[in-house]
Amino acid sequence: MSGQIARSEQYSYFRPHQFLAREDEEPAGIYKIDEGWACRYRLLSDGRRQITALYLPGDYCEPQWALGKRPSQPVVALTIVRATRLPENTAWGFQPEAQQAFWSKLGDVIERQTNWLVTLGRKTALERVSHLLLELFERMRNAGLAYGQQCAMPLTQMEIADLTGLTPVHVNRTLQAMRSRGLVELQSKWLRIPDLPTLRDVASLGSGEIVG
Amino acid sequence: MSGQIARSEQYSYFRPHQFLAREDEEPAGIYKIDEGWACRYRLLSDGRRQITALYLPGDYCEPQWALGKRPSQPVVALTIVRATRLPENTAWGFQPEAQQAFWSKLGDVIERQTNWLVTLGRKTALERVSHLLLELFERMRNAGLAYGQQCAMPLTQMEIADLTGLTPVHVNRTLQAMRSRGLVELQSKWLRIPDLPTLRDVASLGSGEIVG
DNA sequence: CGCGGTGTTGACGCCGCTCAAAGTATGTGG
DNA sequence: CCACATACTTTGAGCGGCGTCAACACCGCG
Repeated sequence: MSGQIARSEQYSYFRPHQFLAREDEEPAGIYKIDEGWACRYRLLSDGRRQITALYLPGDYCEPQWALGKRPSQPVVALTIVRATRLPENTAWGFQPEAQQAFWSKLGDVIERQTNWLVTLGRKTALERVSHLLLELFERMRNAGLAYGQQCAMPLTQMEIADLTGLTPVHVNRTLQAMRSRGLVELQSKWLRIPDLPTLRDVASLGSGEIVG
Repeated sequence: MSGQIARSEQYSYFRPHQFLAREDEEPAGIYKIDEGWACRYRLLSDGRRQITALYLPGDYCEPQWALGKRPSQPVVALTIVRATRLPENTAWGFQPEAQQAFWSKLGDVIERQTNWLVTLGRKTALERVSHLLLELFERMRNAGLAYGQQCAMPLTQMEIADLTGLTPVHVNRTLQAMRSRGLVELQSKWLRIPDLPTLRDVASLGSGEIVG
């Protein structure tokens, strides 16, 4: 369950449920996700789980380790993941444009987290799920992984529940309501959003506040 | 309502409800809070409000502006605030120990936000309010502003509600339950916590996960 | 073919919300 | 120092969105 399944000259591979980082352990390094999805989460003693970050292709996992912090939450692969370990000095090192991009992405992470505070604190189930699917699509699109109005969506309903702070049962009912209203098409791990502006509206998101 | 009420050679002053930053506007600069409390929030179109960050004495407002982002949410004073504007180069400038402290505080902000994602997504009213009061006390203590087991607590119940994602009415009832169980004493803007470990337990917080 | 993980459906219960009103500080001006 | 306004806190009654529990269906995979 620990240690990568393979490591070529440049790539690290992880399979679903395998850890990229464990709580309070020194991380092997900062990864750049090349393929696949991963997440960070916290488990409460009675089994409640909240996913606190999602890593998609192109994301760094995790930029804040460059600030000298250790991971306080585990990071685990949701699908098969291919990742590249960054050289130690990428954050503080010599190439200005790489640094710039790196810190800018850290800013995006902070802003996304802030948006999720609003959603988890104040929004209904319908708004939460809408926010999530919208964010997934826009991040995938910005990573060049959307095809027209659709993109891959490997999450199970239970994982959606742990992201949105709902139960799997209620996620199921909410998705059905969304499908029957034509807000999304979601089947066999593919997501299609017929009308982005309408979905933004349903999610109670302003015009620009998803950071992809 | 805008512009500081006074600015001496070194200090900026703000009164309650006055903005330290407005949405999408270039901030006047990064402040270090010397005295008083401020917060960042988002308002939804139907009036729901979620407070997404709290700034206490010693905090920077806001470190992520150094990453090249503009404020995407307003920052407003909750009490009278005295603050110092940082020189432009504090983050990227020459004194290594100041830089170190600055980036370390940014890491703390990210971690606190992550902890709040768990609380807002998965915890009960009792756990939420406990988490908040515990965090306030520990941050005030780390700032040298706690006296024994007590510290100042200027928040109204409505502000507590907007921090915890509850309604003011339910915050009131939750506080009464906590008082009657002896978990906290809270009156006339002062907070006393008789037993920190017990309160941590009630808040479903592990041993170390509040970043003060 | 069988099995574990996932998705779906129904009945029912509860935590926290809504609405409404009364009580209590805090402060301001006369 | 009092009169009054305004904000905040407290209390009650009723309701509803989402959780809980349980069963069943589906599907990919060994």
